[in-house]
This record gives sequence, structure tokens and C-alpha cells, in this order.
Amino acid sequence: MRVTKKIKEKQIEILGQIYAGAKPELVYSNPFELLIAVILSAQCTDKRVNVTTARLFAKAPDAQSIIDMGIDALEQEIRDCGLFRSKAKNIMATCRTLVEEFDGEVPEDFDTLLKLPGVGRKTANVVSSVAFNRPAIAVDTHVFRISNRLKLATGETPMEVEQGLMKAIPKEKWSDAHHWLIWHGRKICKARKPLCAECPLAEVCPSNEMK
DNA sequence: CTCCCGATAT
DNA sequence: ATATCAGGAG
Repeated sequence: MRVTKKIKEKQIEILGQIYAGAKPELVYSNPFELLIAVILSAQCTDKRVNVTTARLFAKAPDAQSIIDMGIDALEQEIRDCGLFRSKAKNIMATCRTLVEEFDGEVPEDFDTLLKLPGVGRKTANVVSSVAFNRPAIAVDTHVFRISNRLKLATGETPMEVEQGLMKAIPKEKWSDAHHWLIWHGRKICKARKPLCAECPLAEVCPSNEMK
């Protein structure tokens, strides 16, 4: 199947219909909590992150109190999320930066977010989009996989896919579409065993194994 | 490119 | 047993 612009529009239309109202599964109550939750979510399920952050924020609700608890305690607190040593190190360094340079607040500027330790392009885009309501498309493992399978946007790197998606999707839908793709990746177009037989996008998917 | 890493699904 | 989970740093 050749995926024309027309077909991409149809893919986006269907995604918007089935995943209308999709929002993050991560639980957070302010930009700081979202930032920490997203850092923790690398190679970890959101469900597990939510259990961890609920416990963590009850003890340390802001940057200064995380600094105060110390690196060893932080490591133990987030252990269940995996990659815990590097995550603890990055969270600690990020909290110091927030306190020292931004009065304990999370900066809104994308490039400033990117400079925070442990914050890469994907995390910066999520915070920018979700916490500060700016149009952005964070390309995580799901968005990357689904975009390539649909050929909605193709590329070897998340950056390439991100740029392809920005061309294929109107700007006002960027943030929503980002969530549509994630939900589709979780519910239907799974990494290991995609459920093509029950996929509403089967007709417009070049990777569909059925028919 | 490799390494970090526990929990979970298959 | 193994692949995968809202990645990022060196």
C-alpha cells in the first residue's frame, strides 16, 4: 500500500475518533510532578510510575525536599521503576538546577527544559505540551513504532519521525495526536503482538497483516 | 553504539 | 525465557 497524503489524513481522522479525549496516564498535580514522573517513566510502565510517585511526593513534594532526602533515599524510593541509579542521579541534579536557577519552578522554555539532566527531547516535549499547553509531538517508543508502521511518518530516529509527524498533522492537533498514537500503541498496535484483526485502522495501514 | 534495570506480559 | 515498558547519557 502506498500511503498518500489522503490516506494519512484518514489515519489521523480515525485515530481522533477512537481515542477522543485521550490524555496522559501518568498522575501529576503540577509541572514539577509531571517532570519527575516522565523522567521515571523511561523503560517503565506508567502504572508502576504512578505507584512510585504517589509514595515519593507524599514524602517530598517539591525540588528542595527531594534534595533534602538525599541520593541514597531517593534511589530506594524509585527502585521499582528500574534504571534507578541513573534516574536518581538525574532527578537530583535536575532538582538542584531548578532550585539554583529557576527558583524551584519548572522552566517553560523548550530549550531550557532540554538542558536539565535526564531530560531529553521526548521528556521536554511532554512537559512542554502537557504542562504548558504548547503544540508539540513527543516521540516515545509507541509513537515511533506506530508512525513507522502506519507510514504516517517514517524515520530511523525519533527526531526524524517527529519532523515527519509535524508535517503530516495540523499544528492544532499535534498534542492530541501524540496521545492518540500512544493509546493506539498500548491498546491495539502493540510492539510484540499487534491486534491487526481488531484494528480500526486496518484499511489504511500498510503494515496490516490481515486481508 | 552500549549501558542503565526492575516489573510485567507473553 | 525473553521482549518490552511514555529514554537519556557517555
